[in-house]
Amino acid sequence: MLTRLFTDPSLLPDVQKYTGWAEDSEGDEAKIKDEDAEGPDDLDSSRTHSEHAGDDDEDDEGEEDEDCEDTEGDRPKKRGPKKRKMTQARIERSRLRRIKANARERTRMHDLNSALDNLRKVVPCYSKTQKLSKIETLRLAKNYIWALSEILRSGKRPDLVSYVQTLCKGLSQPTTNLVAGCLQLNSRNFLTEQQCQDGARYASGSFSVHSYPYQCARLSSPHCQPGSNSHAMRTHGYCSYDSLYGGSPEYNSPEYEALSPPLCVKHAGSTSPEEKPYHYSMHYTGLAAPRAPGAHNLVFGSSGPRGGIHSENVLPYHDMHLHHERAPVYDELNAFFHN
DNA sequence: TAGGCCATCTGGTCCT
DNA sequence: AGGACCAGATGGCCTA
Repeated sequence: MLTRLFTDPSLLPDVQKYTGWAEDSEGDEAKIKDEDAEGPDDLDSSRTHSEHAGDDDEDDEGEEDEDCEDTEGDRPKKRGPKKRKMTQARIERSRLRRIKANARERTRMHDLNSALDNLRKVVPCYSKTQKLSKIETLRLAKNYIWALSEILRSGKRPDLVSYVQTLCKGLSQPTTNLVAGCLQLNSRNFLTEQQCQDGARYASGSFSVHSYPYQCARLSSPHCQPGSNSHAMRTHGYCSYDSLYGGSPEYNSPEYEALSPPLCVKHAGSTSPEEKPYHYSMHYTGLAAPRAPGAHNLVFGSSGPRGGIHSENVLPYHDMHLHHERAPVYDELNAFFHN
């Protein structure tokens, strides 16, 4: 039966996925298996990698591929390159290639994930226990680049709420809350920023930017229902945001995606009060730099003229912190909000 | 239980 | 031939 599986490739895929045959541990194969065993999915890997290996015969290694061409029987000869018969030796080599390719693919994905982890550490929000998903990390990174580029382009102190809104653009509610928590924004500050007259209605609420029309459309959160707090907030002062970023675009709309961050890097040495010497581009060269001591408590607007964060309102994201690998960036951004 | 997220396997394509 | 890259498929885990 096993020999039939060897000679019938059409049966292999199912066999590969649903059998748990024991595998002999000889030569390179054993070496590759050892590599596979390092991963967290050892069982799964060993299961899928151990197909059709039970009765391998090393004698087949010496068998030439073309030796069996005459054994096709009475079928008419076909033109074109001969399809080489899958001898057991070739099957074995192919399988080893596949195993090696799988290992490479795993390594590649691990590298990719490592890069994503590094990216997570650079974006404005990080949680040890609540890691941003891949897609959210990329979205936040994009928003972050956009926000910084906008700051560099305008050379002006950015509006705090606009900054946060830009960061949270298109993010899910949990990620939005995470980012808001990392920035230690609360509803009181948010409302202060918006000069909302009926702020008492939101005094106890957690930060939410779901009042944005485009996010309401995406998420249909209860906060976004007509008459809800967010609806009221939506009616209070999002004009500056809209004018700055071109209305209230659907995040995934072609118009929004077509926008590119304004690449306008200001150079050090400007003497204009509006054009402070920025060094953002340099700060990104040291992603692995040691953390700056004391940077944990860096807070946007915590003591600024806009009311600041009240200690009792600090969100309980104990496991989160702003990242210090690029603390200088935060220092300068922080300076924006404290000038 | 459905949906989101993820890791892994797999076959195809392109390049060296 | 072999490696890198990609996208689809699949199954596991977790959460609302």
